[in-house]
Amino acid sequence: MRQSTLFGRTLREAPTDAQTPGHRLMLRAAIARPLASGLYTWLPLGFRVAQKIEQIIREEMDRIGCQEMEMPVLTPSDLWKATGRWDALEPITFRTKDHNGREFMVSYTHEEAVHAHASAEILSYRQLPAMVYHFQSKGRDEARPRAGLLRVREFVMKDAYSFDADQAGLEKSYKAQHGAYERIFKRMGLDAISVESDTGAMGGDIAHEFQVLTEAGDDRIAICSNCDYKANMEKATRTMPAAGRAEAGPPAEISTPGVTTIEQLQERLGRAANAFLKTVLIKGKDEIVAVVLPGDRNVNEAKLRKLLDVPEIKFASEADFAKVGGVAGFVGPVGLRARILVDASVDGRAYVAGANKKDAHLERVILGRDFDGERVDVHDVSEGDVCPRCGSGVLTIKRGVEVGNIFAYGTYYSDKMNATYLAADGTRKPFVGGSYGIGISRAVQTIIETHYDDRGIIWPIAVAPYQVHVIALPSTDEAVRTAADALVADLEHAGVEVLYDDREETAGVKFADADLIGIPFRATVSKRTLKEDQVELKPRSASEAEFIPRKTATERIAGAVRRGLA
RNA sequence: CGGGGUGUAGCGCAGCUUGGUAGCGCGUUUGGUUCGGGACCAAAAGGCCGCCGGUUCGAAUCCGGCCACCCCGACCA
Repeated sequence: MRQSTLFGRTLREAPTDAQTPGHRLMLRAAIARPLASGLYTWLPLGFRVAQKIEQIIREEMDRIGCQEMEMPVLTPSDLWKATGRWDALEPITFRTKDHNGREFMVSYTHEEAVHAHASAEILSYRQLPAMVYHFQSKGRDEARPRAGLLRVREFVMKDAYSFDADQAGLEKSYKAQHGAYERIFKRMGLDAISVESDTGAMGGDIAHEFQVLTEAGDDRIAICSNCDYKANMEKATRTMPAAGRAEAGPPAEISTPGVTTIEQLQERLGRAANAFLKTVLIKGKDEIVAVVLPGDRNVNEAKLRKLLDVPEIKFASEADFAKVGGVAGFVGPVGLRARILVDASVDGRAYVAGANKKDAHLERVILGRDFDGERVDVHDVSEGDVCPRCGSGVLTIKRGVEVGNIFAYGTYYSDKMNATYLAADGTRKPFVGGSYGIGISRAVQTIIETHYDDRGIIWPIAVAPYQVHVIALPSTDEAVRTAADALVADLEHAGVEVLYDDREETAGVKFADADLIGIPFRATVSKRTLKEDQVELKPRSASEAEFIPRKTATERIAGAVRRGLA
């Protein structure tokens, strides 16, 4: 490819609204361009990267017997109505109607469609297990697209679906996908860790996310310093410290005029945050729920949402406060007329809690004696908490990008859609399923977020837009041009992918662009190297170049590329 | 959807407080000199100052409304 004809130019400066390193480099190196908020166009360089990533995924899916197919972007509303997701997904999906008024969704995902196909194609247990996948655009009307390609509103996902006869079969398929994912991310140069995750809107029981740790990510991952425990904050738990029982007199009211926050209480009473109880009033399904937790802990909304089975956490209103006998700023669990959830972090000590009375708190409030409730785990873990698995390591919390996730949802969809097969015993049974997704554009930018230096991108060779960047210096020199043209032709003949900088630019501009675009090998042909009958070869990741004889240059470079890919 | 911010030439920005008819750097075009780390000289093109309305003799600037984009929060690949 001649760079003089390449569609898409590099940018010397990135727009200021590009915040993360990967977002800035993605724009500067002409990988993709925004068309509207959360909608991006691949430029030729980026499109090549995306295609290489797809090919890696394709090979690994095929390897585990997953078959490629393709379902449409637009899917009819009745499929979604069968599972209840037509309404559930309303706020975050794009919809349209045809000329007859029939409704369609720009698919958010394809569980419904693939189950419809499975029940039509798979009649007998003899046809199970089955796994299929496709690369298809997804539409998600995210409230907040973010950081370039990391969170967009339309993107191509590889989504795979497994169908098994029973739970044991599902576990086998799930394991095969998990293994494929490990190989896929490794091959594209991503150090992705598998973490336990919440099952969220997809339903089901077992789920893993593949997370790449980087500051650009917006997920938070708790990681044990000792064992292999890794979990999304939405799900992470901890080992509670041993709790002593408090021996104390009955609760006593203390006057705390205008003191409504934990910080103010700490200041006023000179005690640590965990000496207080925080009571948060939440709107449940048909009730008011009080969540009680120590002053130093925050409510984990994902855990609470799941527990209450509500789509979002809404705080109680003034009227709700009155109904349960709470006073804003002075709410406490003692005497409250609400469903009370006591977080596992609350132990047997004597706490200071709100008195449900203006300007007053209660001292010496003890769980089990003065109040009680359902014991639940709805708090965020913190740095330094003890690992729930090994009980000895401590948790650290890191930011991550979710590049893939896998769900074993079982019969969640097949039950609702009546998607069944005929079992060996002659009865109809629902498919036991799982789904497995990877976002292509997010993977591209995550690779950039984790492979760059102060000059630009450093592509892993397996996903690089081209393998070798040939630079002619200057390209106006007849001899240089002839030699560079010949090198490019030879390399391409040897199967090497070459970007050829034949532009009439200065050396500085060409080298700066080469570093920015980040192709793994740079081969320079110049008047100077020609004088010695050499070619300069420099890996993008190296600081020093080497000079190789022109005669063997093609062989040497092609060899280096092959070794890099191996 | 809540909070914050920004819209001026292709990109990055100044001008706005205190109204007087738009400027800088980079890029682009032409000619010339250069040619191994974002060259130099000269000339030139390029703007509905986000949109609509108001105030005013006069609005990029003041006022109102709308739109777009970005950041933080809640959700996902």
